[in-house]
Amino acid sequence: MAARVRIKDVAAHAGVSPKTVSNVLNDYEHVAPATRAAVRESIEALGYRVNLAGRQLRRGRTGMITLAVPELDVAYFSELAKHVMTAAERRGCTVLLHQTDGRRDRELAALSGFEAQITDGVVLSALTLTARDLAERAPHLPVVLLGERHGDGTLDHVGIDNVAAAREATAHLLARGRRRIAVVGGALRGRQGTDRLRTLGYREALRAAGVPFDGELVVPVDAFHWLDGARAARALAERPEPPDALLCLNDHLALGAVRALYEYGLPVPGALDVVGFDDIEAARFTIPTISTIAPDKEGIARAAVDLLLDRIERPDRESGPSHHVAGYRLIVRESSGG
Amino acid sequence: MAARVRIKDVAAHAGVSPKTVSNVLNDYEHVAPATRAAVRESIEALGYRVNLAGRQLRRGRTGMITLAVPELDVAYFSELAKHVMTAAERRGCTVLLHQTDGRRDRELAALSGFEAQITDGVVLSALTLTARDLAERAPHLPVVLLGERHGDGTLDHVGIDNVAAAREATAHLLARGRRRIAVVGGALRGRQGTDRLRTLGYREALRAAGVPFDGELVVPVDAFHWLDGARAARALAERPEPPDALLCLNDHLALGAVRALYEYGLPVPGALDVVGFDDIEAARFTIPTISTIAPDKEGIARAAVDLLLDRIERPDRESGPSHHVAGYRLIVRESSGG
DNA sequence: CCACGTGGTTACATCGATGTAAATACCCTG
DNA sequence: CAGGGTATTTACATCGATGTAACCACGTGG
Repeated sequence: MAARVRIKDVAAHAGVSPKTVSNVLNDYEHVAPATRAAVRESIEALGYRVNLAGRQLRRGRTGMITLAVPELDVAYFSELAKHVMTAAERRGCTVLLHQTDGRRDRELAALSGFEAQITDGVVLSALTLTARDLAERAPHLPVVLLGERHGDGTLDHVGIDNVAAAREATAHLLARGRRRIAVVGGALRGRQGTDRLRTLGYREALRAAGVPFDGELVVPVDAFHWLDGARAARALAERPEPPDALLCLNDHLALGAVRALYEYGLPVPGALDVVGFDDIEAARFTIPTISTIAPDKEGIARAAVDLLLDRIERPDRESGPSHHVAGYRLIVRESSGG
Repeated sequence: MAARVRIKDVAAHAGVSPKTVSNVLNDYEHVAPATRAAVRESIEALGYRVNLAGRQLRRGRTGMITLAVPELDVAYFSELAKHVMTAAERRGCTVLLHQTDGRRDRELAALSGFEAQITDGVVLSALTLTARDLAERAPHLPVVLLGERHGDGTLDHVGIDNVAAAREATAHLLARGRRRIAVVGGALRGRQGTDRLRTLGYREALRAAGVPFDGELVVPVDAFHWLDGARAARALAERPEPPDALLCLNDHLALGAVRALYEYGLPVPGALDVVGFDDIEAARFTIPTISTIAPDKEGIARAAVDLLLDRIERPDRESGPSHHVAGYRLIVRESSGG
């Protein structure tokens, strides 16, 4: 703060005009080598650093993008954030992280609030927003959706094939002879989210195997943390007719469930099999290790950043929205006999 | 982008001067109620949003602070980040998250790079920087250090009493009759970090109990992830004279170690006791649950934000640096007989 | 020897919001 | 109703960097 050096100070020190300093800063080609050197020297001598507010004001770009996720302490999102930051850095921009807590107002804030203001675009992992919200709130803001395409799919979007992934995970459990498979975190209706699609895949797998669907086995949760998985598993364990396997819609739920079952004397994979989603680091090191659907997080991050930067660079481009489908693998570990 | 609304558009629409609109925006008191209402209406009608670049340029403040941590996918940091964001929001500012990967260049970047530029101050959890780096690189930048006070302690700092915490954890293991306690992630010399201090506390506890110190039991690690804990535990398990307890300098290490020991047929807490640090959510739900030192993360976050904002608001205040010592508790869980 | 082109440099306006200070409108007191 | 405030509004300059366009000094081709 104290005595900040401005471009004009550098200009004075080097005996040139401010604009010439600017030209040097921006690698404008027609600057005499001697001048360039002198300016560089003055910059060094005075410890000059560009003021980004000034630059942004003039240029209209910040070089920052927002990544808005529900919760950073859900490992999937912090791991994903890491990849997004890496991808962004490679493309020369910086990531501003915004946490929505899955709340509608905070998701809207990601689109029109502070972050959106100082940012050139948003990668949004939305839980509550509808297509209409998105269209209304930020008609001109470049946005890429993560997870699920919302509504009419008019926005760019990156995700895995959740239906297929859930189908595959369920088929795996069925192949192991499980018949009463609960879906922890599942949803039959309501928000148009990933949970709905995964539940759909689950039902498809049941149908394909000729196993009747039991709505009682779709267990909603408040959040996707260890605690919620433990709660859900407890409730299931106390039923007169407990399930023989759990399809948990993320690994935290799976891990919490495994612990709760353990407390009920129901070992995994002995008494029940458990499969999760996300392949967070924990899943590889717990007792037991957790079978899971492993999405290609790096691919997702890279695709999201690329798509967003494309939109930012060519906002006029009226080409329709892109939908990038990233890969995933089912990894069978101890929790389902691996 | 397309046809952005500026303050002067609102002014024209409302039939007042731009400055009056500005006054309404900033809740200047001497604005006639009718005028205020009219301006508000125009703002609404046109969908106006302030341009932060312009505002910042004029005001010299951004209302953003940087939080720089080594890794977001270390749960302690993502949980802490969550609290910092909450604390910052309560004080009306926004957090820009910067990941250093524990690399020196990226820690320096947090002080003088892009983020520091557009940010009013930095909360830094540094691994490699020295006091000199900090003084040289950012003499005028408000900074609060997390974790360990570096060097001469000339900067504001927030942390727990790591020596006491490690002493207490070690004493707990000793009280359970353990005598060969390894320190996973420990360090005898080198970086002036938290690891050094915790190792120091460990030694103090040994000395107090009259147990001889064995340098072989201080096991450094590459990083503080599950994988590194597992590796370290494996190496220890294969020694001719394995330890009978592990003091792991974070919970990830503890969890990874527990898993590796399990694979060696060394159950925790049967064969060895294990204690970690940080009390991440996982520690409460794994099998076994993990004893740990639980720092008051919320208190740390709040103190850091408060201290930083104080510095930002009163940069002239030449009062010496503040050192806030946050609380912690030893939570005994299954991994050490709880 | 002139017109013209090109490299190098600069004056000026501008991005959008706001602090300063001055202008205008309004109200009360005596 | 004049004088002296107070409330409200506004003109203008400014924050720092950069796009535009003009300028100067050469050198070259004709």
